Amino acid sequence: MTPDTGPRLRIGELSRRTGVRADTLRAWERRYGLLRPERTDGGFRLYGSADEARVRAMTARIEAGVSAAEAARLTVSSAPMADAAGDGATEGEPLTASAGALRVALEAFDDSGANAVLDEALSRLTLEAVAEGVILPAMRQIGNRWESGEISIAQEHFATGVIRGRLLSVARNWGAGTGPLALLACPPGESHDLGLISFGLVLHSRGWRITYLGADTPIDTISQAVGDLHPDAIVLAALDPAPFESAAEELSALASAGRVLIAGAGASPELAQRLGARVLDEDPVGAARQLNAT
Amino acid sequence: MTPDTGPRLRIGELSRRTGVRADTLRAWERRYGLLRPERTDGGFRLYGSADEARVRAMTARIEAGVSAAEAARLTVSSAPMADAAGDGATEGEPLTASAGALRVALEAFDDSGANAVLDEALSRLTLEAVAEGVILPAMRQIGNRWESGEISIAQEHFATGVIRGRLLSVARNWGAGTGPLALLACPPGESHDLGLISFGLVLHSRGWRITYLGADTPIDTISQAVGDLHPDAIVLAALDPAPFESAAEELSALASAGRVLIAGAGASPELAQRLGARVLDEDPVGAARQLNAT
DNA sequence: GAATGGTTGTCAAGATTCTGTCTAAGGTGC
DNA sequence: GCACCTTAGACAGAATCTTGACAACCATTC
Repeated sequence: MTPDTGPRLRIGELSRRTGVRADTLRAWERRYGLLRPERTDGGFRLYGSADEARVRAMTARIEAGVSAAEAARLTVSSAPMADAAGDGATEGEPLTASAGALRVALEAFDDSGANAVLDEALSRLTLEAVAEGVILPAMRQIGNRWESGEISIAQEHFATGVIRGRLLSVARNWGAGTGPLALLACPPGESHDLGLISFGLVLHSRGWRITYLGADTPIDTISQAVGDLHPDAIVLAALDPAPFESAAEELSALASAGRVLIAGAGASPELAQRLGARVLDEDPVGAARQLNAT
Repeated sequence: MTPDTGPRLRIGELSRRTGVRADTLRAWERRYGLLRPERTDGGFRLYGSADEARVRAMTARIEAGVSAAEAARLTVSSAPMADAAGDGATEGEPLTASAGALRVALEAFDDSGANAVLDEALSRLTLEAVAEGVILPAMRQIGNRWESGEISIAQEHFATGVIRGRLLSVARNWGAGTGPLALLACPPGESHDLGLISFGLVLHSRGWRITYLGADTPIDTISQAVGDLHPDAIVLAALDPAPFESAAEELSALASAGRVLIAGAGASPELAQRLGARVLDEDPVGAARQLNAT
């Protein structure tokens, strides 16, 4: 735990940065103990970056419809303060509320708020649960709201980027270890890779090593990697059947060189059969359990 | 320990150079111990270039909303005083060696090894130096070796993914703060975004807030985000002129709605002029310095 | 439907702190 | 001699402090 070497802000500046009035910040402190700032010798409050994150998490939750008291309770319990040990694992926010808060933060282009919500969720739950119950639902909502025109594609793009960065940072060194090796990629034309990354994370937590090639990967790129690495499983994911269909021939060839599994909403049993591949569950977490069970 | 051979300034001259009143400089010294100038026999203060830098750091922090006392605390603790002036950059392993090691690890699909190289480099140097001296050279080498057929595209794909994940994890919360806001994206057809992310990181370390939309972003997506966020700068990067050319019309429109800057090897002054945009340095680190200087 | 009570953002008043600037009386440097 | 600098202290405006209150709002109860 770093002792927070960054600048400590006075209440006005924190207010300016977070958009929450100073009065309200003091009220949150007084009523809920949301913050416990240091003080100058004269008594002025001094906030650190962790405090800023907490305020953002708080506002994200309130935006998502949680009451202030409840939002504060969740925010405080997720990151106990210096000496105020939380009363332990209280029930915790229903995951849907976290998902809502995450969605709201992402739609507001607020990467810091989104990360604060994720920090809170990850402090309470396993990565697997957070992926299944918070991240993927939030991204599904965002996808739906984009389709229905409620939000812009810019918001969807931004959200995807923030979540991808966060997942990949959790994925650090997922290629290391001794377990079986899975090669992951999205076929050409498919750019939605968050589900696949989630899948990889869950699989890694089950002991697998992961090599991730990324979204929109040409099949011959995958073939080259298969030749280099001889993975135990080759997992391709797409939200639509089209990327699989248009690479059908190459995929069949690939399936004779290794164990190919197709996943995502674009995969279907009969498509898999035609390609000589297997199909995995549509849900990333379920798919990982499924693959690991074989 | 260089004893600072530069010219010594009296307080009026330092005041003129930095724009800070002499009274204020004395107050900062008296109250916060910000400066500890030498004295003439008669008692006049004599400042060196390190003092000037410290004053500038102080004003920059105050500009960013930090209180004077806090700004002074940060400035004093971050830079040793005149009598303990370490020259900082201990030479260490030549950066090219680190870049080579990184390249080798990435080509071997060894994400864990690559991260170890980066960990080591980051423990010695600033992020800026690592980006400029290790990451970008390694990726440039990998690109060249792919073009010459020495390595497969799968290796290049993998390397890009690992580095992107690493950079984005460093980029956490780069949208928070109070500085000017930069909106970053690669235009449609451009998928190489590592340089742009590096640029964003350096710019963020200079106090900017970053909103990153990602690679291969449609121009109207960018326009929407501009409408939502009103960024102080819109930076688009591509390795090739083609993505700019094929979106020329939309880009011109965008340039009338905000301050558009184009960057990367695909940008050129005459292209920028045609689009009503400005051009930035090809090197991401240089480009960030350049934008920040305006 | 009216009354009640809890929640929550905002405001008020008077005191205190923070910080840039100023004053006064004198000394230094060229 | 003149411009510049020194110290010590004072000052004023901006920012913040604490305590308490208030109004809008929502849910419950009678």
